[in-house]
Amino acid sequence: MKPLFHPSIEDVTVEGILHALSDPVRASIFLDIAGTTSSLTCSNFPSAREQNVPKSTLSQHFKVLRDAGLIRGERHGVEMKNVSRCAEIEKRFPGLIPSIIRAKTIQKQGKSHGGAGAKTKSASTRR
Amino acid sequence: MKPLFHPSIEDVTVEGILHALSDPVRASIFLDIAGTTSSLTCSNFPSAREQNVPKSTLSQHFKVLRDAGLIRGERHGVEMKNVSRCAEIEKRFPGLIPSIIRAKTIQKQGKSHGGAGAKTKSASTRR
DNA sequence: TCAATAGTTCCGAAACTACGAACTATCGAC
DNA sequence: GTCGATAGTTCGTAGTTTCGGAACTATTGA
Repeated sequence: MKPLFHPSIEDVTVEGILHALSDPVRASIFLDIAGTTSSLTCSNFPSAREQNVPKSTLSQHFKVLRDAGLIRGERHGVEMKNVSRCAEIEKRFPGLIPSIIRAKTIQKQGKSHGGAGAKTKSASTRR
Repeated sequence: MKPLFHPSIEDVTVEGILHALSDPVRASIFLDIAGTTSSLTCSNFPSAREQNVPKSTLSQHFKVLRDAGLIRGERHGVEMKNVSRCAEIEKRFPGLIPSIIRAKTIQKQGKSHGGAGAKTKSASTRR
C-alpha cells in the first residue's frame, strides 16, 4: 500500500514546524507523542478525545505533523504507531523543540489562575 | 487616533507566536527587528522589499506580529517605529525566541548547497 | 489649505481548514 | 476464500483565513 510520506531531515523547515505546532490540537498531540517512549496509535490521544475531534480531522492533523517532520507513522497491523522525530530535529535545529515544549508547559501552568486566555484567533471556538 | 492594540505580556500565547513566525515574510521581518537596536519603519525592510510584498499585505503582517506580542509599534510623526518585545517574551517564555532565531539562521545557512527546498505548503509560491 | 507620505481598511478572489460520508487496508472468525 | 470489524485515508462541501489592489485616514511640510 501507499507507504506514507515522510520528509528527509534536510527538508524539514522551521516554518513547517512552527506552523504545525501553532495549532493547539496538533501541539497537544505532539506533546503526548514526544513525552512518551512508547508509540501511540492515532486514536489514543486523551487530549484529542476530550475535545471530540473527529477522525478525519485527526487524520489531517497527523498528516501535517508527519509532513512537518515532527513525527513518524508506521503501520503495525491495522493500527498506526506514531513516534516522534525529536532526536533527528534536535541534531538539525538544536534546542528548538525543547524550548517550545518548555514554553507550552509554562503557558499551561499559568492557565488556571483566572486567566481569560489570550486571543489566539482560531484557537478556541471555531466553526 | 486609534492607539494600536498590543496584548499584555500575560496574554501572549505560544500558539500565537508560532503562528506569526510560521510565515517566511513575517519571520524575516521579525528577524530584522529583533536583530537591531534601532527601530525600523514598516517600509524599510529589505527582505520584504525584495519579495515585492504590497503595502496592504505588509500592514497585515505587522498587525499579526503585534497581535502575537512579538513587536510593538509606535507612531512617530508620519511613520511607525517598530521595536521587538523580545525582552518581555524572554521573561515569560525563556529561550523560546532565541532558539527559533537560531534555527532560522541554521536553515538559511544550509539553503545554498543545491537545496531544492522543502515543501512548506504555502511558503514559496502562493496564489 | 494642499500635496505628499506612511499605514490602515475594505472587499472580492484564491487558498486553507474542518468534518461528515464514502472508501481502503489489515486482521480475526468462520 | 469470504465476511465483518477496526483504524486511517480520501473526497466533497461549507466556512475561515489570507492576499493584494483601491479607497481611505492621519500627519508633516510647503
